[in-house]
Amino acid sequence: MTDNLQQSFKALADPSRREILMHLSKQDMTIKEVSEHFDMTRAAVKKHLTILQQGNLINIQKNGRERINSLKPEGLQTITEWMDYFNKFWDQKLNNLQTAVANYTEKDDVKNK
Amino acid sequence: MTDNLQQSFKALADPSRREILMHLSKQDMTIKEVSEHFDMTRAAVKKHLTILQQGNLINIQKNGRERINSLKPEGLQTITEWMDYFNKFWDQKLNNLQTAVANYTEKDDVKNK
DNA sequence: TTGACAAGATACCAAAAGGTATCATATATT
DNA sequence: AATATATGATACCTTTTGGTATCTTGTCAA
Repeated sequence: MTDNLQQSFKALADPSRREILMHLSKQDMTIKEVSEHFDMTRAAVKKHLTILQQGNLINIQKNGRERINSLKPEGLQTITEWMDYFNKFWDQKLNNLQTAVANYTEKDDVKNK
Repeated sequence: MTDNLQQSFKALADPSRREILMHLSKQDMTIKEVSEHFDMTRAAVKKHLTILQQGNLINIQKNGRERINSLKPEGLQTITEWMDYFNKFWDQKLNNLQTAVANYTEKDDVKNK
């Protein structure tokens, strides 16, 4: 199977799935309840929920004949960590730019001396 | 056209594209140079680069007959902001948990009094 | 126990995605 | 000017994806 990072990114790549996460951030919901917010069949919603689960973004807990879907932080954490690499990169690039500007200013000062 | 957030998420959903970003984080590269790191045709790589560009994740700058591809922070920033919503949610949930634990401990203290 | 109701499981379909092959165009290089 | 190089643009193919329809299973309630 593909790795966790890939499954998490894949899960977030669909707008319906991100919308499901938004709903679940307000309250835990059964599959049926999630379905009522969408213009698609319960089967389709359930597929999305399964993909979100595989992406470690939600937890599906059995409760009688219902399945309670709730947000789960692991998947988002995985992605956050991946992005930290690039954020660090950009911070550095920004620092380099600031250094360059500072150097330019210094030269400018010398010129004007 | 679909919105920026969607294009950024879509762009990051493919492992080859994330790998391209990793390469570009080390140095800017032409399309040909990027292609040399992969076992696929230049045409396929170029398609990936176009999708990354649409996701606001890279910049493609013309230089003679070459195209210099470089990282661009906008797309990542868009995604980071989207995730902040959920991170905030999780922080709160964690706080609630900590509060619950604290309360439990207090009751426990009372019991033992 | 006998319907309702929530969910699981498949089979199937159209569209999108990832890839190749191929030809055209623009720019260097000699 | 002629050739080589870097890229653009398409047509085409296969697999994946998002969706429906349909049937089955598990559970609640009368």
